[in-house]
Amino acid sequence: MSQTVDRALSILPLLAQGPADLGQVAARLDVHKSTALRLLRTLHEHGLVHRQQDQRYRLGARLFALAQEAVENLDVRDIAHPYLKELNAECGHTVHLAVREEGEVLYIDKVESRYPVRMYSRIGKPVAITVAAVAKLLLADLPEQERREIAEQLDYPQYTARSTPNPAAFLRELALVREQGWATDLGGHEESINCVGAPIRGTDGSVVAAMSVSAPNVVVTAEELLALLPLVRRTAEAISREYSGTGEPPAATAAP
Amino acid sequence: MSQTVDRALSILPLLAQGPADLGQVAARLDVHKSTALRLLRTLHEHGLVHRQQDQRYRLGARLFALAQEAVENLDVRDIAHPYLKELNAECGHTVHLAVREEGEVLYIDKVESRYPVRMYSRIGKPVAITVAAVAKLLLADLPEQERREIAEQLDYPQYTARSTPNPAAFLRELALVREQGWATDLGGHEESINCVGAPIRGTDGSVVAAMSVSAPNVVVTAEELLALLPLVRRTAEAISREYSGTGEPPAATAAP
DNA sequence: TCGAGTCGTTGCGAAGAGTGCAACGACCAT
DNA sequence: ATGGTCGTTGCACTCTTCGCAACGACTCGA
Repeated sequence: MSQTVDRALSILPLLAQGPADLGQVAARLDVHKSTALRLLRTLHEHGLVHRQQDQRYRLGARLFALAQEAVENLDVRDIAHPYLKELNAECGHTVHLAVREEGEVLYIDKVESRYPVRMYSRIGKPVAITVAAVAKLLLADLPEQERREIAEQLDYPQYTARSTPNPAAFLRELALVREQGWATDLGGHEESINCVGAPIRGTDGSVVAAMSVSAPNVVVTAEELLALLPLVRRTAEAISREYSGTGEPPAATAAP
Repeated sequence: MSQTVDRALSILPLLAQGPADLGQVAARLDVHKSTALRLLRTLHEHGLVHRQQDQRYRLGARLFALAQEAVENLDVRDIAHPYLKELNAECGHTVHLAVREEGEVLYIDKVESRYPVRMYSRIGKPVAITVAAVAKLLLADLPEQERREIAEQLDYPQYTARSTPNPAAFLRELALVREQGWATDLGGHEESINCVGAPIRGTDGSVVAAMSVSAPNVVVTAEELLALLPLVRRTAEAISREYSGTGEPPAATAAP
């Protein structure tokens, strides 16, 4: 849309491949050397481009600083919330969002069920880490060694007969979750409550958060809840795309 | 130097702080909304800016991809070489550059001594990992646990009476090197040869390479070699700045 | 030592690109 | 309905950017 800016930005991917001198940049852009020089100067002033002592240009440190600052200021909760609301509107059940923090798993957002019978939980509260679907999703992404260490150190309270009984069972469950890309909690925390969850991933593919849909037996059976799995996964993937800044503008206003 | 590009690039640090809508961007740039819109569009087309579903703008994934691609294509050797040559010109001794790779430490560049008596080494050859200054520097930067594991698994050949004898001594040496920010090898590999070395660090402060100056006793004493330490450290820091894309253009042509 | 070649840099006039304006449509809340 | 906000578009004006040609610094080889 803007020619000058367009040209300037085209320099960046070019330099990402390695250092280049003025002539090379001008040639690749198909512009006069003087034009390329002015563009490179501007990029340089903003620190996006660095000039090494052999006079060639490279991408500069500011680029890394910007990328880093951006991820630090990214808030999963902000981004996920509208999706969680939408999911709740579609299925009616309670929707949770959780992250891992210092060895715990915490709920950081929640959209309440439309049904009168609700599950108990509170934003900011640690999750039942050995049984909750979101906890399994978040821990399943850790490297194997770390998973083992954590599994050993945890307590395994027997909330119900279906609660995860011991480290070995937990590790087996995590391996399964890791492989299939989704998780469940079928009456492991409270006898009558089931959950299905899916992971939210960042740019590098690592799991940054997890979401789940929970509903009591009296409202829907475990089978009916599991039928929601594709919807839950699609939602999680949409949030992942949005969070990592990948993918298209969600809904473009079409047609002239 | 280029107004349009200048404005466009000013948007990036602004968005790094968090999402912003069109009005906010226009206000911060002190331009008309329509102008801001066109700039944002161009940035968007290049993937540097992402539009979330609430219409606000954020930094996009392409920025991270660029930063990543740039570091992958960075070659320490290319960047360091002129500095190594300069250092050699100043002190006359052999200068080495080394990196860590798959549990080994390898020489990747070398500038030969001007003196007839030279130290034996070869580019691409693994260094004596338990005694060499560059090896200590590279290993000292690892997390403590990893250092311990490596120290346990190594052999400790007694090249000389001053060679590092065992894991405990090696770990103590690494801790010292880590703290003081430089390393020596005083006759630990060959009785008559001494080295002083300093680390080269990347943007994030981690050690990406190490350099050292080596000279035999017959040319300079250990004390005389140690007197070069400030010079070696300054050189390593200059390379670090250049490598991480920080700092000013090394030597600007001044004065009108 | 000189001259041919390369590379980065600068001043200038032409023209093309970017700018601000005003108005429109969509959306939201009162 | 209605007033407000926000993103978007077409247009005319003008400021910015472009390519050119020429300069200076530097390297290489004769």
